[in-house]
Amino acid sequence: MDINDEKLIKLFHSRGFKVTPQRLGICNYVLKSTDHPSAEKIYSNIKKKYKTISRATVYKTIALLKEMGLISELNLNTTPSRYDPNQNIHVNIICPKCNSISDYESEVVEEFFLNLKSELDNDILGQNLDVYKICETCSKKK
Amino acid sequence: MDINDEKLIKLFHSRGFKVTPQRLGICNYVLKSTDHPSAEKIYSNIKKKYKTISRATVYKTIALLKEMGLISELNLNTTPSRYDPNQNIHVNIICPKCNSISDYESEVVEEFFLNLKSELDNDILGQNLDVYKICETCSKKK
DNA sequence: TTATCAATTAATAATCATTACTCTTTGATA
DNA sequence: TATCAAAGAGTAATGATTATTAATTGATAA
Repeated sequence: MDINDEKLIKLFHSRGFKVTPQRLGICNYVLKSTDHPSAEKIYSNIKKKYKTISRATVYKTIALLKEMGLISELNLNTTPSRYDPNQNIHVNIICPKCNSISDYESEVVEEFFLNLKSELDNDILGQNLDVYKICETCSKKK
Repeated sequence: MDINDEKLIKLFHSRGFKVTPQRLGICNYVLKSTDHPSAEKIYSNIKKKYKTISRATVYKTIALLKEMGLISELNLNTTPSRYDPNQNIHVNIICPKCNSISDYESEVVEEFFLNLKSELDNDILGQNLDVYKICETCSKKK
């Protein structure tokens, strides 16, 4: 999602949420991320700018972003949770060695979802598609 | 998976694992389950037969079953974890209201996986496909 | 511009699934 | 039947997340 402060402020106001510097900082960071960060990653990053920020604030802002439909919490059975601002239909390719995650979009994925959706009476509320595969970096390492 | 004590005993022996009544009990229960039980569900069930069984034993046996490739831990961001003995390619249809899970297999799912696999150089190590949809029971309740 | 007040933050405690640990028991082998 | 590593029971520890509480701060309206 292409995002900036102005858009975020409008979104918050339209939902009746207050605009705070911490929120803007966390949201900007998460929405621009491509590495599927954990709460801890988000926390340690935002801490650079807001020295006294608390983990609770990070978790609450994550919940806010989920509620607004701007990010998804990935369905991994690993802890901690990881978050993704990509709301297109895609497959998460997860490397079991280094836990890196990359999004994969293709015709095949798109079509599958449409076909499945029609098989399931078109009332799917959400989806999560994961595939495990050693990433390039790890397969080179050997 | 069609399972019985005889098969399980062979499996354990072939892997060098000891055969214990607790193990047989837990494995039988999980492998025959269709409701994607949690560790706690497994524990409370097996407790009926083995009064002094410990959760640690349940968790260790679950790990054993995963290691043997007989069950999968579902990728849900909800806690506790849920387990599935169905090792066919399938979609987990999850009801966000009651957290029930049902397996869905079809041509569409099968073909998608084969196509995706070939797109990803055929070296997929595992997969997890989830879809959220209100179950029949919950949609009736209203 | 300032007063008001509910929403938000920071800090900390609590929760709870899971894992680690320790000691006791037991299955498998010779 | 003795031996011993593996497994079990019980309990403590871990760690991510959530709840709580008191202080702070946006947003609104006088």
